[in-house]
Amino acid sequence: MAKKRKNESGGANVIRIGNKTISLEGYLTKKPKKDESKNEGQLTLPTTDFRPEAGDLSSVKETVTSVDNTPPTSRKPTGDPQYFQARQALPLWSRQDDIRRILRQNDVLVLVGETGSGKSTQVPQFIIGEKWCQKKKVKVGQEEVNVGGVVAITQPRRVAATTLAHRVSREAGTPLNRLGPHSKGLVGYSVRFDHRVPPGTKIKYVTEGMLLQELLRDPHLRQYSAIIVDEIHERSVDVDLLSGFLKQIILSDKAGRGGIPLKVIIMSATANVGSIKHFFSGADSAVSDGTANPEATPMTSVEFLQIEGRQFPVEIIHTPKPVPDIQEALMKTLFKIHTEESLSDKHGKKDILAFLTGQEEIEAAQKLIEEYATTLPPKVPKIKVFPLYGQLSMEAQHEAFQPIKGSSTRKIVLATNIAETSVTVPGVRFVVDCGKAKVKQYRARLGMESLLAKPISKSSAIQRAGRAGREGPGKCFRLYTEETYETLQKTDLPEILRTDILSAILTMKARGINDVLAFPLMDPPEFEAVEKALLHLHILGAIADDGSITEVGRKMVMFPVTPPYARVLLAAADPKYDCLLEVIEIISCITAGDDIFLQIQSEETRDNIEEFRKELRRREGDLLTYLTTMQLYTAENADRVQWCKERRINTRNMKQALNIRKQLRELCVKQGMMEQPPQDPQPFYPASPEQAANILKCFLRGFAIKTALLAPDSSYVTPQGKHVVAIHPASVLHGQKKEAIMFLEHVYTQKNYAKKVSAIESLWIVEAMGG
DNA sequence: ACCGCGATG
Repeated sequence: MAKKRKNESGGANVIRIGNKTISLEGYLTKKPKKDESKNEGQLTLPTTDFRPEAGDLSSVKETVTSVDNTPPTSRKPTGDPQYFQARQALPLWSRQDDIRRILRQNDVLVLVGETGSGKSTQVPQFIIGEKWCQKKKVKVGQEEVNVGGVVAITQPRRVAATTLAHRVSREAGTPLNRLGPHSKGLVGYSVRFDHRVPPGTKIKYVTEGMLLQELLRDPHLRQYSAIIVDEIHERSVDVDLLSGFLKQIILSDKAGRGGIPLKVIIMSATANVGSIKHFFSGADSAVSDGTANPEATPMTSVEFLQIEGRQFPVEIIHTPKPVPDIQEALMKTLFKIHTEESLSDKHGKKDILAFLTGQEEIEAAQKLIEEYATTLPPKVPKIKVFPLYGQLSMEAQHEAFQPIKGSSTRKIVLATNIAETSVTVPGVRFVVDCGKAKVKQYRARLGMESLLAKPISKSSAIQRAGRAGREGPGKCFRLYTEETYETLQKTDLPEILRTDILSAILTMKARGINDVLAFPLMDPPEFEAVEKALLHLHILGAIADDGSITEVGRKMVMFPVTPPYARVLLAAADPKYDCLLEVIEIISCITAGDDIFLQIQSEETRDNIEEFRKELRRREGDLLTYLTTMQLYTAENADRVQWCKERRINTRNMKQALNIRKQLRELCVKQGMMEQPPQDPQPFYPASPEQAANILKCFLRGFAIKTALLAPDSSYVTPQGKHVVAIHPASVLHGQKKEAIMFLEHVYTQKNYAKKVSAIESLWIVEAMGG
């Protein structure tokens, strides 16, 4: 049994697990000073870490009895001494022996640790010295190859991969930013547009997409001894695919790795990992990659470890009865908090964060609050409201994070989901949760997506509540009843069940998965979604009649864009159309992020901005307008930032578009699809009507199924499903009548909207379908 | 007359 006790001789604090004694000195003496005052909700000693009740620690109990040969000296940190204290104070530090032992005995470890436990920075450093983690020379067939030696850690976002790599490289004593061009380093990273992998790298931070890309070249991931999958709870499509490929490698006979196993560490911030554990155990599903022997379906033992995080307690208050009017309930709750709760305490300011569904709701609420606030008696503290949603400019978003000037004013932040995971608003001690969020869902049958407000999941509700307990004890007011809470889904639907899986299926096909229905996935999409994707890939020419990937399909996966865009690029390289440079401009601009044209906020600037935007507009529609914008932007040599400002164009996305353009151009040159393009800036020549037609015909090769014809009643109707679509108000073609239209996006919100719309001729559709 | 949020190769 695991026991904890304090050393009474007055010296170092120790805990005793079985016959082993672990010093807790690091925790007690190296704790940051500011933590000493925080007694509520934070234990000076993370006692819960050592209690079997804290989680399923059956594996740890085993440790207790097994012999651990780790010499005590190995628990001293390696690397730069200036980081020793901070590293030893991390909740994870005392568990490193457990982690090492589990990985010696098992191929898979599921590690749950909340943000701040140190898992993303420490786990790789704990294991790179292990014997199984060293590079080995082995025979694969006739060939002598190296297997292992490197640990990869995947991240959903680029910024996380690069910042973690910088942090860990400093801890390891080989800082990335101080390495010369040829000097060695222990730590590296590889993300799109940015690679820093010094010779000698043993720890490599990568984005999930990057590792999937490596899988194309090296299906056995031979350079790696271990893959650490971080933030798996976010359940991106890429992490789901990656998990499938990793499972296949784990359960295979490892012949492609010379018999050397690949260790997998799955890391999650939420404890809800039952299905993930089950998935990797391989208990229920045989792997059908055509090589595994079905009679000897291997089983893998999956160990589990939980590290407690740090969080202040949050009191949850539900409404006693269902609220008929969210707006009214929100107002009542906000002013109840404001008038009854103190403005600050010893932990700091006590501000309010309210989760609403969208921009419209936020703007309406802001107006109401500001009106009502003027009626408050003078002795009541002032209120300042900050909206926070993604479409806001960076400066406006930034305002919501700044502490308010003057101590007699309370901040109320009205946010969308952006505040749930992407950003942290400091100073928040009260959360108001409306219980809903807008969710995007792809409907395979209709070939379109919807964006509607839906009830959130329990996991999401807990996450929202947690935002009140970051800096001190907090309260969360839910504008729904406890009964309603109980009816919520446990978790959100993973992205793979909410999105078009066209890319995912082609990704599988290109990596040797012919029977995509048998590919192991934690949450397999419905058959209809798979069927739809296969059919679509067939229309695009990416797969043959028998479902095998074609030459066209293999070319398509080379491009970092979805299959329809890749098909457009291939068409544009055809001498018949010869408009690859122009098509690259448009695709770069579209795939760089949100619409580059920002919304015009105030009426008084509207006319002015419209005047500037007029020269960008093309009567052919949005795609040619994007082309003109990119061409004029790159021709602009004086002040691009000012140029964007005058037109209210998103500068960040324009810069990203230039990155993508560079990458696509390089790929096309490498593929022999075009000559080296001339350098910027190039003089601007507007595309002729003939060129415009060619460009649109190329797009039709990728988007022939996204067209609509003008009906006698002036509505647009899709030829296949006979669905009525309306041109979105943000399109330059909004309100116009054209014989036929092509649209790249198709979203149901208030109506069935076509976005990124172009005017075409109906004959072109037949042409594009025909071949 | 519209507008959840992120991201990736």
